[in-house]
Amino acid sequence: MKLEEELKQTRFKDEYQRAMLNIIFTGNWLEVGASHVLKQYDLSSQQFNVLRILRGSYPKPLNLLDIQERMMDRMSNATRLVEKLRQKALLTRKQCDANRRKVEIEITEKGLALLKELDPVMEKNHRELTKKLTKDEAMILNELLDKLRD
Amino acid sequence: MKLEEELKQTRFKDEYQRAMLNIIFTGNWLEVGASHVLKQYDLSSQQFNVLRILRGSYPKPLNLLDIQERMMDRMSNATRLVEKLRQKALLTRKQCDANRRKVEIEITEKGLALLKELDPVMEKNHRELTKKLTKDEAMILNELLDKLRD
DNA sequence: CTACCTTTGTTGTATAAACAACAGTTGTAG
DNA sequence: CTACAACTGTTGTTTATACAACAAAGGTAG
Repeated sequence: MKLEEELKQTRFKDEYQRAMLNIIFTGNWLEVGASHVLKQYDLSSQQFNVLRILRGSYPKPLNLLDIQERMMDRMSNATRLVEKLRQKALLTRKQCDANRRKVEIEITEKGLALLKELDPVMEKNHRELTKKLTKDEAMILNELLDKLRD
Repeated sequence: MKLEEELKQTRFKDEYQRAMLNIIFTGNWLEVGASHVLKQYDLSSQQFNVLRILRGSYPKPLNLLDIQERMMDRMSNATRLVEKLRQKALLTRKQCDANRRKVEIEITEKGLALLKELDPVMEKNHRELTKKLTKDEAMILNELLDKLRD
């Protein structure tokens, strides 16, 4: 749907302003959609993000700074986010022997199982996107976004 | 900068997953940038958004539902957002005579002046974007995003 | 007129984000 | 060895978000 209809707005200043708003709006739109699904599994999208990051490095544990660097959102508080997941037994933390400032954070079997359960659900979202854009279009979109952040 | 570098990640599943994350990430990136500027004027990006919406309809007042419909973020709470702005005298609210359930919300001179002060600041952001993308590229980006949300 | 449904906003509450101050650990220069 | 700076995480506080329950006004059918 055109951005003008979504925001009930008639015009934008130019293509650049429209693009800025369009990216932010579409980003929110995607996140709201994902959050809605994740909520049924009692996960926030940030928590899901952290779990995926840990799966990505599994079986190598990460410390908090590693996680922060890889997160989509600027870090509000990795400590508390990880603590939430630990309470659900989706990850473990232990103090690092070599450097006692660090903590080694590792996804558990339960965490991996949860992600495995979520994969097909997320995959469905993904396939819908496939219907909207061709692979080439997705590639162009990626190039333009990367270029914009240069 | 490539998304892989931003997220210190080596690979994504495919162009579609990369695009989803890229849009969300870039949207956050843009918003963080804008928020940083707005903070110096004691405005959150949501508050700024509401003010711009009101300027857009000025001098016609809007009620809360009108504002909600036009907001970028799904409504957390228009009532409280508007109340914050009212406390700063950037808008006025008055009960509608014809339908006493409704409130008429209108931007004040002070609100308009603040936006006017912000325009050139935001314009600077805008010009940086102009350097990164051509007008045609911005247009293609807009088309792809609109298509994705269909 | 009365009962009931819809529209429009408000308020309460639990959770998360933003930001800054703090604390313990490590490395290093003298 | 000591002092100091940098690194890595934690905690406190304020503000915003999400969501649901509630309330008041208006519209409508009998």
